Amino acid sequence: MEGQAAVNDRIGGILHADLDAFYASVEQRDDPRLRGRPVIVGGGVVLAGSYEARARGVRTAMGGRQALRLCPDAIVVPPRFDAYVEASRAVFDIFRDTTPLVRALSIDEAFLDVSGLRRLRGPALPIARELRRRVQAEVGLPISVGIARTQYLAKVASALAKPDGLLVVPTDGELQFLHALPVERLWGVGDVTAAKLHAARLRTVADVARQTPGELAAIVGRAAGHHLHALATGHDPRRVESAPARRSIGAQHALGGGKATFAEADLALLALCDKVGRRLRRAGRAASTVTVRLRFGDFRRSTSSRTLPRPTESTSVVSEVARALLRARQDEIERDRITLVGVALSGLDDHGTQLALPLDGEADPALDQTLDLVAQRFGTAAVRRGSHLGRGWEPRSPVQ
DNA sequence: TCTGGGGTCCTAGGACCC
DNA sequence: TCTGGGGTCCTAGGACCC
Repeated sequence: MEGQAAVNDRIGGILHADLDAFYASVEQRDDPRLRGRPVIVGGGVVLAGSYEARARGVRTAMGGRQALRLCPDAIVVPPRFDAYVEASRAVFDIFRDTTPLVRALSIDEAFLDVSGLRRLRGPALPIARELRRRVQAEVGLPISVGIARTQYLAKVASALAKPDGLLVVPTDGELQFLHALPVERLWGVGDVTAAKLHAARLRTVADVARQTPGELAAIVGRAAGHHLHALATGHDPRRVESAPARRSIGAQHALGGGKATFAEADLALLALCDKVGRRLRRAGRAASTVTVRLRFGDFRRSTSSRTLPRPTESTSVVSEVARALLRARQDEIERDRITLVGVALSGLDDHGTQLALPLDGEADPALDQTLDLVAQRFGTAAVRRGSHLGRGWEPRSPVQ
């Protein structure tokens, strides 16, 4: 019989931890009457369904009416985002207590690199078991974990482990595990790409792995072709690093059945600009591109954008630009029914190069000279004033 | 099957510059 | 009169993810 040490040698050090039916599980945790019953979080659209609801065909992003047709006895509860954020925070505290190398993917899932913890905390398998035990005991939520040598394999493993499971992809069984999967399991393959692959008679990951990157590129495009080839052959060199800086900040609002007038859309846009402007300043960032997003009654989507000569953090600048973009399409908006309006800010300045200095700082020629140099090197947007840092100046710390 | 809200990344054409 | 090649930025659209 194989010794435990030999088994551990065949197990990679990347964990993918994913809370099960997160929103619905929080609701079932907090209201015992919901336990064991089909629960739908949402209203017009399903944000999350409990496993009891999923068993009846309820899916995330499904229309509420359709969901109730499939599962008439479902209990529909409105979302409580504050509770989810709080639960997520508690779970991520456990993640970071497990290893410093945590990469958040969303509110309810993360990669954890435990490969360097072998001497300190032991091999990955017992670490993963302890992680699952703690999340259940301390936060009261079920969580599934996949263990593998790479992030992608770990993610597939956790998905197959659900619900409330643990699955290991041994390092000497990776291709066997991977190649049997349908192409839809490849990260980045949705309906459209799956259809293209099917049209080329590629149905399994093994089929994809047999193609050259060039052949795949001819089917799905250059970047996607190389990406799929790498995944299908088990290559995933990314390290687990903390999340990169945010690249855009946005907000949108559905306007209902399409009876909204231009004036109502304009008013909604103004409120959205105020919202994203606050979030932008809270993040300590400035944005150079304003994008207005529209959706029409036939579900056609369209965007208009404008890039400013320099980044801004001003709500009034953002709203002025956004409303001008909206006004430019007033005829179209009044002709076709508009069902959604949104605004996104991108071209966010690189906070790694930003400096902040206090408004009440004393005059300091050397400092001014430094700031001039920084402005020359990185542009004036890199030098911005803020009163919250106290005396002296310092590089901005990265913002999540 | 009539669809929320938050994001990321890629493609492609045109403008513009050298 | 006919004509290059490369690079970057902007804009619009689209696929995908949770």
